[in-house]
Amino acid sequence: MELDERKTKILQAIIKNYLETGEPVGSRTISKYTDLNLSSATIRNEMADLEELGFIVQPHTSAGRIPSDKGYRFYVDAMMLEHEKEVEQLKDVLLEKEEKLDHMLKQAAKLMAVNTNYATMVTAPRSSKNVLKFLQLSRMDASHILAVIVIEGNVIKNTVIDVAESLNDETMLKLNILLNTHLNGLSVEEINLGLITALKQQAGMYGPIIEEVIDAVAETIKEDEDLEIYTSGANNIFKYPELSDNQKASDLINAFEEKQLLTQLIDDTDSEGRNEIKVYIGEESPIQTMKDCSIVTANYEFGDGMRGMIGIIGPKRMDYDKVVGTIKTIKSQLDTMYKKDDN
Amino acid sequence: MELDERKTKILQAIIKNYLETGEPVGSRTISKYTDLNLSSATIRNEMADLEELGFIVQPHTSAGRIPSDKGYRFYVDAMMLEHEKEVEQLKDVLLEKEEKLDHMLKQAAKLMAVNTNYATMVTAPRSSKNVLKFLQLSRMDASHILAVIVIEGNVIKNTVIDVAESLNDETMLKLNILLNTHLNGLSVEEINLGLITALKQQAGMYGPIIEEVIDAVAETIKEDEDLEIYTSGANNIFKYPELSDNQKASDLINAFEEKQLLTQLIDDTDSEGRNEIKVYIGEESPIQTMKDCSIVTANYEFGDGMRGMIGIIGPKRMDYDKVVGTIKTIKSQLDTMYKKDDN
DNA sequence: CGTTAGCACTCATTTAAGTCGAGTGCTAAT
DNA sequence: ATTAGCACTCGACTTAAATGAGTGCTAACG
Repeated sequence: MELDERKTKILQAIIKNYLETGEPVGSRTISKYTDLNLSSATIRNEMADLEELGFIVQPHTSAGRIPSDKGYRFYVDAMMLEHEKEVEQLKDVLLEKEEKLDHMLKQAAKLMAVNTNYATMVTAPRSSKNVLKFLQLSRMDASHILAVIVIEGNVIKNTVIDVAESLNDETMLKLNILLNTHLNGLSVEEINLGLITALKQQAGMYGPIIEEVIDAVAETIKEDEDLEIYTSGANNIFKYPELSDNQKASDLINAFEEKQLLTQLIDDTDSEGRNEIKVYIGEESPIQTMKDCSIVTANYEFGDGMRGMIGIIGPKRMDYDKVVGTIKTIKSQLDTMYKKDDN
Repeated sequence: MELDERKTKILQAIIKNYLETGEPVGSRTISKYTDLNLSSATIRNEMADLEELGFIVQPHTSAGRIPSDKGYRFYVDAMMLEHEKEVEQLKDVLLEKEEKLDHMLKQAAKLMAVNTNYATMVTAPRSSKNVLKFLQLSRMDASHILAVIVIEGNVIKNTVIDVAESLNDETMLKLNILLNTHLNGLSVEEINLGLITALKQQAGMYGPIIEEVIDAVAETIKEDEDLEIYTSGANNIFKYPELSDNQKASDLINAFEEKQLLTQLIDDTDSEGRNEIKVYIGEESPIQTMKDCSIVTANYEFGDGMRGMIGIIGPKRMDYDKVVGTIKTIKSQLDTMYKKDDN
């Protein structure tokens, strides 16, 4: 048996209706919903076929049908093809203020949440390279040195280093020059033991400080690994009864609070379909506790190797159309942000 | 009518039992629960009195009694008096790693959440003074200057400033000296227009840069105002049926995600009872959506004018004893952290 | 006079039975 | 191939009765 055109139309009508109502949909409804002018009996026959094909299921005998994961998948795939509109007015809101990165991402998450009524997440961009761009030591007071570390993509980190004895200005200058000359442009992997030893030798009696600085650099960059994730709209899940029974809601909220779990959504998109939007439906989700949800994600590029992720999490009956649209908009927005941010 | 000793005992037994079970408690239960050896009938008489006094209420006729807000209040007040144990092993966990401030606070929140099974919050310490401690401009590349701003309490902020033309080393040095000489030790309020004008004059052709820097400083410090709040254990509310119906849970989760609302819990403690632990029960809460909860908060001092808040939010029938204990421990931990962090 | 046993009464909760209706599958007619 | 008709299913809702925890009151007791 094949999915002919009529079956397709009926299937789409069923899914569409279910997305709106959240209720199982019966043959009678479809009989009127479509412009096919078919009686409910005919629809019933077709529905039986569609069920046999695995696109829809009955939650129980003598109830209407609801889409199976396969059904959703079919619907999403079809939709993705013809999806090409865009450029909504969201852009302006996002650009309104060229704020600091974290504020911007927070806002992006919120924007998506408000716009779609689902839970959303945005990860800070992370460089796969972690190239050191700039390093600056300053004497804060007698026993503290402030190290400012800038890595590619203008991610800035600070560390305070304790020193036993105060260093004079000249020494500070020397150390700064020494470090910047040798380390700038190197990735963290390239800063190996040999290089460190050489530097320490050049620094003479200040070798220990060099070591401390480099340790701090390494740790700071590494710290960036457990990356920031901004979420918003977690409480939207309460708008969907199928997600808000106690156990499920608790699990979901937990995932959104811990954020640790959400990292599983990252990086899958890396190798294969470049820059594609991914849709996980139900059991397809890499996160077990979200098997009653659908998840739509996309990566964004933040210039030169920096990449982050945005995602929307909602019930399986989410408005895929809108969600994909929103994701695309935000994604392209973030994609172009880097140049903007850099001028 | 007065609260004699027997009534007090009965009241405490009622509350204690209700805290454990979450169910209205009847006379029969109390009759056995206490060592008073009284029949249920006697208890009933006493309960009628207690109800008349406003310490307990009946959710409906012919159900057991539950504590009123006033009842909780009585219980908490009594408990606070005799509460003096402390020094749990929590300390070690918290000290285990002298991590960066935000990690530490996050951990503190989590620790409390795990320990108590309630929702918790920790705000980053905020200085009431905002004194500029140290300022450093560095040339990052031709068109960008990195400004590092350290304010009292070792809060470090970065800003990137765009400049039209590149500045040479000498100029940078001059600017740094100029700025540090005149601004260090001043609060943001003290950096007024007169001072700025004077500085600009001294900077000559680089006046505009001075202005940008000071703007950045002002904005950065101000940005600190919408302070960080770390939360944990929000999903614990699902463990308490009285909080997890859809509407309430949604409201609570929302408060914890938005965090904006939580700021209302801050600063009340400021003027009056110094360093006291505050307990808001039910309607006493400054946050409307939390009127079914109890909230326990405390301020902690982070050295020299920096102060933050920790709080635990749970159902009215929370284990006040444990919560106050936990809060005290964490508070004293954070109080002493500053010295630790500074050595 | 405080305490207690006894008892009638209340009322949320649970259980069972019954009704309703949306929806199905099948068959026969068009 | 399509449709009308009909018996059947089964969850959802309604109603009624049973249950039982708990109360308030009264009368008896030490």
